[in-house]
Amino acid sequence: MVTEVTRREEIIVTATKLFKEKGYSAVTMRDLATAMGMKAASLYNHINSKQDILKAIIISLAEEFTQGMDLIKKSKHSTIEKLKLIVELHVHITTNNTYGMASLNNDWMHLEDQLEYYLQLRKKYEQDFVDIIKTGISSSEIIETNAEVVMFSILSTLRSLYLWIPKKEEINLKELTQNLSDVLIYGINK
Amino acid sequence: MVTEVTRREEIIVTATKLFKEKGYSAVTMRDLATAMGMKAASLYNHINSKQDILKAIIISLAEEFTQGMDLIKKSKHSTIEKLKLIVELHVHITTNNTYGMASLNNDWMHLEDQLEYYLQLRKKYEQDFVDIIKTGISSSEIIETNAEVVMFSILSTLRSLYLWIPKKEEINLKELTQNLSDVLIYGINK
DNA sequence: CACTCAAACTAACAAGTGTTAGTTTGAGGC
DNA sequence: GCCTCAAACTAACACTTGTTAGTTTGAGTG
Repeated sequence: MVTEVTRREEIIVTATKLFKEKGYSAVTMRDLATAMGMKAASLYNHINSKQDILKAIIISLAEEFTQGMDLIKKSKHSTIEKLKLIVELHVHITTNNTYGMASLNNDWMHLEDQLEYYLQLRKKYEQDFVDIIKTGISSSEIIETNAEVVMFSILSTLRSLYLWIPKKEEINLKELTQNLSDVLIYGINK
Repeated sequence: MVTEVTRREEIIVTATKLFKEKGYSAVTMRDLATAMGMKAASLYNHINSKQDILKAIIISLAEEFTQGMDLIKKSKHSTIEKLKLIVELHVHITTNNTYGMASLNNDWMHLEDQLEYYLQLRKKYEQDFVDIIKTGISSSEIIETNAEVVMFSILSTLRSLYLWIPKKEEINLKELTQNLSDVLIYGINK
């Protein structure tokens, strides 16, 4: 038993790619089946519903971000260092889930059962993020600006990483993280 | 003849809101009709197809951005000033089209006929943007970093504006533009 | 009053939707 | 050689999809 990849996981991986290209609603179970080389009905030997696939993609990612943020929040680093760790967190997760990040960003509203839970995780993440920035402002590490504007500005960039990391395979990930941290924290003005 | 609002325009406005909430594919013509207080078939007295609605939303916005970029590109301002004008352009268009920007960002792949044209406009916009940054690096106005990383970083934030401008009605738009320009250009480090 | 016309309606269509039930296939263990 | 079982299949379901055709309504105009 080396790399135990279940059929279910293969289906989810394939679905994730299709969801990125066309969005959850536009992908039919027959599209997914064709991509898997089987008939739509056969998918149900492995998954419970289309919804379940979306849930599997989104919730695990959301929880990964939550876990990462919890570690950073509790750490003893400076604000600037914490922000760099957040950049690192996003680069890391996004690199390993470029397709899934599309669903996390764009298809969460179709979660139904788990929608509330997802929204709760996201709200908490943004709150933790803004708290870190506010602490940095209080301690004079960060300039006096609207903390929410700063948070949304940085987070928007990090949330869009999935769109252009695939195009930048040549770039070193350490270098990308460094580059991004510099631009987001120190600006671009000479 | 004061404010001539055609029925077609009302339908497009309503559709734009629904598309933001659920995405183009998940909104049915019956959803749209219900929101308009009529039956689905009646919509076709005013619009040609579902596709046409999407086209009307996206293409006009994309062309507005193209026009704005053309003006900025041809202007004689410094690089930093040009970047500030780009921020202003995005804040301005997004403020007047918070719903439509969602489709521009997330539903463009369903354009079909006009897809190629849209992609061409977007490619040109990003190219112009990156050229401005490269010019700024050459003239030592901007630090020596990867121009594309800078472009995508700034553009990601500007493209996400539609998500949080609606939440920030209290904030002054001039102030927001100023705030954003500062954060994006000068960073947040004290 | 008759006429026009925008804008709604009802009814229906062919195709596509997610999903279920029951069946077949074929490799591996006893 | 039989049994098991994961994993595919066929067939069908109830419903939804975008869209068309033809009809009705009702306000405004001559």
